[in-house]
Formats: sequence, C-alpha cells, structure tokens
Amino acid sequence: MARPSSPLLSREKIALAAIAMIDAGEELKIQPLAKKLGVSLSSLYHHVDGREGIVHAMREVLSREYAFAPPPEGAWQDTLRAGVGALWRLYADHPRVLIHLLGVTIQEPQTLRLYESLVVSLRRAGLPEDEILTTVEVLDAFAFGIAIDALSPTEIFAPDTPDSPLAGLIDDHPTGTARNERVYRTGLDLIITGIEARVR
Amino acid sequence: MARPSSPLLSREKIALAAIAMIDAGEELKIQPLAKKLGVSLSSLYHHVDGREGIVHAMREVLSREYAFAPPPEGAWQDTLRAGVGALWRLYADHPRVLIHLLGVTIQEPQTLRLYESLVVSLRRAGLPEDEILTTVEVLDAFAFGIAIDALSPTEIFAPDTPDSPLAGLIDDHPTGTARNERVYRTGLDLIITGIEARVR
DNA sequence: TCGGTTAACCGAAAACTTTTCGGTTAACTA
DNA sequence: TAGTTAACCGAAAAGTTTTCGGTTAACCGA
Repeated sequence: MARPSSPLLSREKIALAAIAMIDAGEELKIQPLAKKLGVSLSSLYHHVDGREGIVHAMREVLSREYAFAPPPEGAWQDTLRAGVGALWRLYADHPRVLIHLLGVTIQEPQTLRLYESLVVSLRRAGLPEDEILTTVEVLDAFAFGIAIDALSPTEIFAPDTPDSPLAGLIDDHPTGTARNERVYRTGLDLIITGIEARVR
Repeated sequence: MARPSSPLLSREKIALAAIAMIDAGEELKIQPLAKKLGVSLSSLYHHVDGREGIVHAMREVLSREYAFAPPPEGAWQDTLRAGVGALWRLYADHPRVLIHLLGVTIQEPQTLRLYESLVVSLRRAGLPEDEILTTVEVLDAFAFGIAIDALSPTEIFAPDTPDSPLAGLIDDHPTGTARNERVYRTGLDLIITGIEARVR
C-alpha cells in the first residue's frame, strides 16, 4: 500500500492503542502495537519518535483526557477531596501506564491547574504557607501509592503461620477495586483529619 | 577460560550488581551487567534464569537486607513509626528496583513480620478490627508513594504563569532527599494524627 | 492545473538484546 | 580415580527495535 487517501494513523491513535495495550497488562512492544493498529510496524515511525515518542504521546493524551474542572466554592475539605479525587482517578485508571511516565516534569497546564486547586484549598483551610506545598506532595504521593497498590495480586499477604496477626484480618477484607477504593477513602479521611487538627 | 578454581559469580553477586545498576538509573541489560561483573554474558545463565531470574534474585537480596527488628515496647505511635520507617527505608533506598518488583505477593517471612508489627501497633491504638488491615495498606501505599516520588525531577512543578499559586511556594521549598524526607515525615504525622482522632 | 515537495505507507535490511548451544576444564563424589 | 556436575567462554540463534529505499497520494505555489 502506498499513501492512503486518509491517514490510517495519528499520534493520538497510537497513544490510545499503546495505553490500551499497557492497561491490559501486556508489554509495550512495537510489533504487536502495529498489528493491533492494522499497519506495518515501520509506519509508526512516521508519527512518533520510536518507543520514547510513544511514551510522550501517551502523556499528552492522558493529561488532556483528565482535564480538571475545579468545583464551585464549598468547604475546603470538599474542594480538596475533588482535587485529590481527580488525581486519583487518573492514577487509578492507568497505573501501569503511569510507571512509564515517572520522572517527568509536570508542565501540562491542565495538570498544573489541578495542583493549584489543592494549594488554594489548603490555604483556605488555614495551613501555614511553608507547609502547603509539602502537604500537596503528601496528597499526590498518597494517591499515587494507592493507585499502584491496585497492581498488587489479590493475595497481598500470604502469612506463613496460621496464628499470624494478619491471618484473621484477611478473611473479611475486600479485594480488587473494592479494596482499593476503600483504602483510598480511608487514607484520605485520615489525612484530612490530620490537616484539620493541624490548623486548629 | 574454563571452570575457575573458585566461582566468579553467584546469585547474590548478580543481584547486587543488578541493583546497583538500576539504582544508578541505567536500564537492566544483561550485556552491560556481565561486563560489570567481569564475565561473559552467557555465564550469567548458569546462575539465574534470565532477566526474570535476576528480578527474583534482587527480591531475595533486598528482603534479606531489610529484615525488620521490632522495637521494644513503647507508645503505639512509636512502634508504628518504627515499622513504617523500616518499610520506607527499603522503598526509598531502591525506588527504581521496586518498580521491577511490583505485583508480587509478599511471602518473605521478614517482610511479613514487619506488616504484623503494624497490625499490632494499630490494635494497641484501639482501632476497630475491621479498619486495621485497610489502615496498614494506607501506610504501605503512602510509604511507597513517597519513595517513588523521589524519582521526580528536581523541578516537579513548572508553572506556566508567574502568578500561579504554585510559583511563590516553590522558591523556599527544599529539593532532593531533604524534600523527600520532609514529605515523608509530614505525611506520617498527618496520618497518625488522623488515627489518634479516629480512636478517640 | 501542473509540477515539485512532503506525507503515509510498505517490505526488507540493519542494529541491538536476550537466550541457547557446544565445547573446555576444574571441582566434586562415589 | 573415573564419572558426573558446575562454571566458564565464544558463537550462533531468536527476538525486538530502528532505519532505509521505494511507491503513491495529498498538498501547495506559480
């Protein structure tokens, strides 16, 4: 095939296919990616700069997809929850992709707006100026950690003795998404309570 | 060279070299790893089962290296801090290695002991039984998230406008290890405060 | 509208990695 | 002490990514 009347590929199509591939737990490999897109593998190189370029494209797509709309005014706890929640959704929906994106400076305007809304909430809460950014990072790392936690196998703990303090607790502990959501909510509640105590 | 009088390699030597390599920010590649160990690359295959095997070896080495000695009795806050701290040290010392180890069930006895000590601390704190395991996972995800956060570039936020709420805060914010330690301590304090409020 | 340039595709070759295999010699063991 | 196993090597094989030359359609300026 020569040049088609309308392009078969685009940065975005490639990124979406790559994200789907990684979300499905597969490795990011160019050959299968091309196959899934129904093109020859060398065609990909006309749109993205190799593997590395695909990672950049994924970041672009995700930061656009998870643009944050700050909520109407309300208690600082509620706007904080909304902001952290948006972050967590992004992280939790694509934890495997996230791992490819580590160590990259945040400069997408949409994402910056999100962090700024956290700053505003914490300032309204009355947190001292020199603790605000650190607390934002706590919330970010927390959301990130919980999302990665979702990659854990169903059996996180495999106690070696039946009388382990862990053994009894595991039985009526939820698993999968339910467990993950619960850990998220519990943790966020603890942190917000901590902040409330701090500003009191 | 034929078989040497005393072996040049061992699982542990290979794992340590691999950990050093990954900690240094390089990719885990067999050829350079063999070179660093001063052997031919095919020799590695006599000790570990390929790349995958090297990952297993790294996990063995790390779980041995970070064995946890529970502290003498004290306030639950102190034993909790000790436990989470041990976890965080492991994570924070080798965040890049950790990424290779994701999604693996914890079954090393040393590591299980650590989680059990967290359970004991929280039970002593008076936390309801059905919240203990979730809270352990909150603490674990938090420590993990902060450690991964250490991989962020020095410039985490690159605000696009000078009047961004982030701009002013960034100037007197620490960077590198200092920043990471501070985020860890701040976050742990918030969570512990949250737990104290919960059990009150 | 015509001609030159660029864009999008393909197949095949090149480059790079990991893994396997056959061969050599030392250490271990019965 | 003879047979088997272990540890090494070089080279070939297998698997992936990247580049390159060729073909044709779309785009754009005169």
